[in-house]
Amino acid sequence: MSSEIERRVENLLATAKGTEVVNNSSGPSSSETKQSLPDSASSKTEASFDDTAAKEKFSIELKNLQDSRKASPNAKAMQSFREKLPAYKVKDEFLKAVRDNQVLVVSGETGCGKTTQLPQFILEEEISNLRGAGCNIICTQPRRISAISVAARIASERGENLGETVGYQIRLEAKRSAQTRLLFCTTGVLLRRLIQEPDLGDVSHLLVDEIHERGLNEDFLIIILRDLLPQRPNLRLILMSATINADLFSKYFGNTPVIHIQGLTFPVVERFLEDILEKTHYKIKSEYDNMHGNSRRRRQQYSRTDPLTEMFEEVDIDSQYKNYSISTRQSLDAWTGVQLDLGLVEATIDHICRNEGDGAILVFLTGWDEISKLLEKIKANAFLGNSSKFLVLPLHGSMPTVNQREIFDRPPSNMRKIVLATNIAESSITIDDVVYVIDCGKAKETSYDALNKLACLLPSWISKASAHQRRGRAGRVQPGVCYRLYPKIVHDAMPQYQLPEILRTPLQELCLNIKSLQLGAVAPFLSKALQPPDALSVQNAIELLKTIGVFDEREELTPLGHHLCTLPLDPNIGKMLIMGSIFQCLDPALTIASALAHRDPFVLPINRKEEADAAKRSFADDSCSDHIALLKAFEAWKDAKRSGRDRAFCWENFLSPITLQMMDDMRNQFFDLLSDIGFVNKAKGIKSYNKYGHDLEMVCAILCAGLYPNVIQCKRRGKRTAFYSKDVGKVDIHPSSVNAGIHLFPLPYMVYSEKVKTTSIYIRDSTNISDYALLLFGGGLTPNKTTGSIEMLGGYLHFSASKSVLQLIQNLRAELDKLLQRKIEVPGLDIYAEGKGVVSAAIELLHSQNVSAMKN
DNA sequence: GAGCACTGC
Repeated sequence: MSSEIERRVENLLATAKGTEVVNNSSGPSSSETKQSLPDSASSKTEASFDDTAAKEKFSIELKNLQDSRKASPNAKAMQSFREKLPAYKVKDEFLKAVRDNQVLVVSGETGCGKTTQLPQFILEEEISNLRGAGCNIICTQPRRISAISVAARIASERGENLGETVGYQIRLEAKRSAQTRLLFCTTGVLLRRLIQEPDLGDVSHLLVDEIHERGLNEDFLIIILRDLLPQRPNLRLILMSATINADLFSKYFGNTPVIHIQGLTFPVVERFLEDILEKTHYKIKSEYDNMHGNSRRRRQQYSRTDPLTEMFEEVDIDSQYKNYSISTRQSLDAWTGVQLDLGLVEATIDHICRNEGDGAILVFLTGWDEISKLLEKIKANAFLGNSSKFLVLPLHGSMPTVNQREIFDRPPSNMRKIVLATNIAESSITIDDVVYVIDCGKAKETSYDALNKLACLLPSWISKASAHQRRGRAGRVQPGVCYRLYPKIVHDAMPQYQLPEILRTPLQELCLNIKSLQLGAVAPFLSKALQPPDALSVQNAIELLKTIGVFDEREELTPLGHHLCTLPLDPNIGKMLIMGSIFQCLDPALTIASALAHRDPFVLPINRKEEADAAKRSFADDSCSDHIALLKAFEAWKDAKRSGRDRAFCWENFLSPITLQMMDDMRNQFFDLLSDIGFVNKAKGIKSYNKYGHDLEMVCAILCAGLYPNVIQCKRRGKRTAFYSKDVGKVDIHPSSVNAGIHLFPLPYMVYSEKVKTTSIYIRDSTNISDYALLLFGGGLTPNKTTGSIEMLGGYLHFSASKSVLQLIQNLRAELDKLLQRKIEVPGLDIYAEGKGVVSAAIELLHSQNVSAMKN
């Protein structure tokens, strides 16, 4: 720090103390804090019927309406279609079970009609019995699209418009009315609703669909519901699952009855690797023949951790496969399961195209790289590369093609569609005309290493349940064939189910939600889960929440924690938003928070990835920040949108218009919520909280405030920079980051929002920040008496400077913290009026960052 | 020196 800046900061701080410290003693009491919190953000749309007569009248109206619609010719056709569904056969049994039991588990395979028919049976029954006005049926779905499409389907089966008696509600979008008696919503929406309405007092029937997927929200909801049922004897709960693990849920609810419904899909023949090798005569080469580079490293990595592959290594090929040809046995001997043999995939596609009937082929692969490489291989293939005969389409969540119609459309009659997809095609995207599925048997799967506090994303064998689901994708329109590129004995040894998400993911947001729903202490609550998470994972989450000031020492919510409960965000990102609103960087904070919370708007095109990289880098300019790149891209999109050329803009800059629009909507939602908790005044608009929105040093400081303790050190190693984190040591910048390939950085630290272990431990998105940003907006400062330096992050980071500078920084930080604490307790406080000197001093210091270049 | 499963408030 130059002495000039030191003097100016000191002066500013002195003026601040004059006004601030004196006022501080008259701060608000904690009871005032509570009052400033909002009690409700959501509107209540159901009509309430206090008047019994009005209620009866409405029930009669509903019945008359239902009866008259049933009489129409269109409805009769619908009815005969519905009667063909397997669910129809259990209608009476189901309705009786709903009457007689508070909880019921229904299992049914794809196509049995459970999702569309069961909620509808209840609705019809209630309306017919003149209980229409009093019933309020909710059916949760794990995904937004299914909530909308199922609601639309049922409305059309009932011959009414969507939003009348049947509606839906997903984040930022709803079609419902006072008349709505059956509402489809995402599980997340219901969990939010539970904050306002902990006993779901208005709900008569709750159906929770797709519970076999074992998503985090669904597992969480089920714990709450099991505790809630005794208090709500009139509430009926129906859990809907795919056949296989229904008993698990029945046991969880005290051996509640289970109803099974037959599936209704076409038969799908299964062929395993050994049969495929016999048919294609494809020869698998031993990995040792073509190993170079890091494939040996990969092989070692996998074979040590993968029991399935190891199991197959032990198999005596000649006796196990004695009826197969020598060529097949040699291939099976060479096969390891460590890495997918793309030549084998190609040979299988080739075989189908030459020998099998019409129909689309769906290939399940693990990721971008495999899709891209296979696409190239097919293009180069003399037979399959004929683009007038074969329409080959990549399908990956981050590819710009993900929403293109040609994936769903039937190709011209002389063409065969071949879709190369990830797991996205397993449940999120359904391609109806698929007749052939090729299953590589693996998927990238997140796991959480609690010891190293590390999220991992590694390819692993799928479960039998998943394999079954993939196979089912081939039988939607006619009988199909599923080609499994692994031996049958590997399939038989696959785990029955995937680990539930609650065991595979960091838990901080869940822990915050537990407190916000007032469900008691975190660890005892989570121990009631169907499969409780590891104690260390819970401990890590609680410690993080303490570090960022959301939980106090007793694991209760701090005032900041209370505010964060109203924001549907990961606690770190929520904190960033609040800090952005406090420090007049609201616009960038809203944009960055919405991108981090939702998804990256940058798409990864298959052919033009260098151009895509360059586009992202140009948005980042020289900021050394992926977050700034996001921000600039969003702002440029808004400009393009104003001049009506947003479509071209997205295409030219490799951005997803759908993601950007969602971000824009989320920004508005966050702004409204910040207004509800008093940090901003909605009427004044975002721009009135954006004085420093274009000050990139301030924006980076806000990022630091939100993302801490996600900090890494940049250490100069000769002509390059190496990066170190507290928990796992050396890490790498992800190659997709704008900071990848930069050798030297102007500032000594990076903050990041995601650290994931894939082929290495990668920091996916990063922003280069100064030591001042960390000192003022990072974690608590601890002076080290022996070295005379200041420490942070449990002594991992230390800062040294002259005694007077360190003292000055500590004083400034102490004042800043006091001011912030008051602001968080009284969100309406004008910190620029009350703490002018402190804030100005902090800004001054942040702007002096270029004085201290990287010194490590 | 070389990579990016998928949902959701």
